[in-house]
Amino acid sequence: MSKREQNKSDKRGQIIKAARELMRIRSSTGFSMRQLADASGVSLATPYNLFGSKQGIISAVMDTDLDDFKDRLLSIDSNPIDRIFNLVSVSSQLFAEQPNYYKTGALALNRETDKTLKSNFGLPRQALMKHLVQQAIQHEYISPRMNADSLSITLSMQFYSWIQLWANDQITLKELETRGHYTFAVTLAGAATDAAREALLDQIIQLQESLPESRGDSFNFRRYERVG
Amino acid sequence: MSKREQNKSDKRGQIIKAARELMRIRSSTGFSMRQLADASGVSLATPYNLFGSKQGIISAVMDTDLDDFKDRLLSIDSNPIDRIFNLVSVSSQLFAEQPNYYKTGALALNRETDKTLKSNFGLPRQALMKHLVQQAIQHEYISPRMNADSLSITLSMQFYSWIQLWANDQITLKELETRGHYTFAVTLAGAATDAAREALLDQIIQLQESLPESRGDSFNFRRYERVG
DNA sequence: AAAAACTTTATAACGCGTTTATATTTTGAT
DNA sequence: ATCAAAATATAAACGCGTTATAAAGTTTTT
Repeated sequence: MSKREQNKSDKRGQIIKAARELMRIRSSTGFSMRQLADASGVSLATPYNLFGSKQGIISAVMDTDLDDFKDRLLSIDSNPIDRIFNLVSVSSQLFAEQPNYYKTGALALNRETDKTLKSNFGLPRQALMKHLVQQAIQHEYISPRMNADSLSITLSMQFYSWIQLWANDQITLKELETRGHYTFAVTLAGAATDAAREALLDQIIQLQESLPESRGDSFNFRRYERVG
Repeated sequence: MSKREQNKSDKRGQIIKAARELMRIRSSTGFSMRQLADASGVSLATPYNLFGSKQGIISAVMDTDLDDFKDRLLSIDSNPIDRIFNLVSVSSQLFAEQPNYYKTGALALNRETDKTLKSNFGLPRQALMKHLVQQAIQHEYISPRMNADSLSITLSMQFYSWIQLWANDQITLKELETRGHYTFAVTLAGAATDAAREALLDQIIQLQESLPESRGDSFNFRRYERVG
């Protein structure tokens, strides 16, 4: 590694470290690029040279956590279906430990405008989900007629959307967990083999009891005033 | 209505009209508040007085479309399950007619920080979904053990997350439609009565064939370089 | 008609993410 | 060691949503 690359790599490390610290400490508003530049002892433009964008930095920070996540998830010895549910539980656990950190991360990724970045972040996670789904198919919890790819993408998106709501302070962490379990249970019940379906249906009934009723008015056909 | 309220209402109408026009015309980047102030012949501060924020304006614009949507959806005479699928089809149709308009709207709502605004936008739509689910339960397509509220919220969120992806140019409109149908089909198959489940499973098989395989590498346990 | 209450306007400013033009440092060849 | 070329860091600037301020305008009350 040339001296130039070495410096680059060092600086990248500095910035990631500072960014992680800021994400942990700062409130839900996150950190600004100027704060990050100060904290990592670098000029404002340097992070852009090294990561392209703020989202790039946050992606890089969160990528370093993926292994922790896998370790926690896969260390729990359980059947493939439970593992999928554990994906929700383990995430909630991590979110509880460092809420600001993950909220900042989730919000930044939500505003993702660069497609490649979003893919780089989402891809390994979705690959993990696909792996779990494939195992569930192999063990005959999920019908072999189901396409593992389509199903895992749908499951990932479902959980992701609840995470976004949590990061926006629209639901509590507890509700994130319940909604995540619920949406997985219904979807998996749709894809399940007849044998596995029964248990999932029971789980749905149980979960929906602990979910709050939405406060919205019931549907009506009242016409709204049209403007413009 | 007092003259003061009348003026206020008139001005609100001006701004909404101008905003709608800007959302239609402008590229995917949307419009700026300064452009809107110019286009509606009003100072920069006025929209903030009348709507509170840019998101408030966009919410107001899109609220005027809800009736159109309901009309289109409910004019199609079909069974409750098909109506839920039509919710996707009709939305796609509208999106195709005015893509920039809906992309701008979806992106703005995604960045929603004010909780009440998001609720005001999402609530009537979710109420519509709940209505459809209740009908499906009544007609014994969905199991009576299912809670209409929990199920409709999950369905709404699922579709919403695909819309976000489309608005971010990450999937095409065609893929939005297929993914929307697919995720609805799996979820409904999970909640369905035994009688209705068969047809939904067939539909899933059909849909997943027209979905592209994700380009991601398959899952592996390779450790990523840890930084910081 | 005068006074009070309220709105809109114009302008400037704030902090934000990001970009650009410029200065500085590092590199490899002489 | 020297020097041109390439890479990198820097300060200044851009446009954004939003807020503040004070003047001007309009509606309501007296």
